[in-house]
Amino acid sequence: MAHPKPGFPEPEHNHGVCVADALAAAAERCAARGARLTDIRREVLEVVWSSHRPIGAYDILADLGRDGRRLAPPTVYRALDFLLEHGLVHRVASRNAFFGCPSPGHATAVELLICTECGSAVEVQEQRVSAAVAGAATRHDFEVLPQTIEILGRCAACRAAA
Amino acid sequence: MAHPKPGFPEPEHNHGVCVADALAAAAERCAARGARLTDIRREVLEVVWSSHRPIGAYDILADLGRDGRRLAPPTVYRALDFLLEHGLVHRVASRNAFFGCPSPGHATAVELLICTECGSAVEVQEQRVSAAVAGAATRHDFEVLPQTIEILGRCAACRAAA
DNA sequence: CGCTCGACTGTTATAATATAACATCAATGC
DNA sequence: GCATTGATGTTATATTATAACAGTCGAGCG
Repeated sequence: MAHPKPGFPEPEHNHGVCVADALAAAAERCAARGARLTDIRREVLEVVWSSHRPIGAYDILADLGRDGRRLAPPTVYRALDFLLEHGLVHRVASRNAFFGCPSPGHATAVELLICTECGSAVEVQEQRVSAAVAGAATRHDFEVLPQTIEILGRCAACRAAA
Repeated sequence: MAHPKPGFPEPEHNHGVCVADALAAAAERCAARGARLTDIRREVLEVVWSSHRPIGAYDILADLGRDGRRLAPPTVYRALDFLLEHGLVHRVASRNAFFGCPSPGHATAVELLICTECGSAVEVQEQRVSAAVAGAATRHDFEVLPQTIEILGRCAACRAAA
């Protein structure tokens, strides 16, 4: 099941569905690729999906340690490396953070709209952006790689609040 | 001033001209805005322009310290903050680095094509990319801010070498 | 069964990037 | 002179990320 609506999630949406969908899609994708979605990896993915905002590795670490466990940074970074490798999360360079990918398995680039005020983000796939980027690249003899293109701005809610 | 690997935009070019142009444009822009392009700020900008590759703050620091001076990180970061504020350099989040802006004063977003193999970059301004991004933003009720959009790929030289 | 092999995780230490906080200095205007 | 302001110096530390090696655990195999 995909997200009910495109765009920024409604404040009152049933977020449990988002998490459940993401975990199910991850399990399916790992099974298909012969990759092991271990406990830690699934837990990290779940924390990444605990909101619609990119989350830092050390915040993930803190969240996982709330039950008294003492995990070390490499544990989280290794899980994140795995999730990145299998397209289950995006690295958000502009924020040194990580964001759950709602539709793993892109062949091409995807765009991430990131609100600089509230920090929430949404993944979009815009044909025209990809096409324009590809065109620009061609003109400069440049080969574009699949990637996450980060676009910063203000979401509707933050604009309304201002 | 020779850079180890020539950038993909201009394999062999008179790089002194790039630096001189950049410094002249910076001086002009600072004068117009009543901002002080001090010695350190100019030196940092010069180091940023020493190649066509984004350079890290600590590499700038090392470069400035080659004559025996012992500068501290805040000195470089403050100069970079100034240069960012006045649009003279771009922050390249995907590489934790900084890149000289050849045409300060953009009203809109610019794109940076960054080669993941040799690290070279080139700034481009593609109307169709901006338009497509603006369209995508509108569809998601999102207000795009002026920014540097980073696009990763492989330059022609690196493709040829492979 | 006992073994080895490889993938995963634990642990310690440290690298790399960035900023906070406060001291000093220099130019300007009064 | 002297206060104000902006720039830089200095020290310490925060934040993000990785290196290196040890231990664990299960699958496959003799």
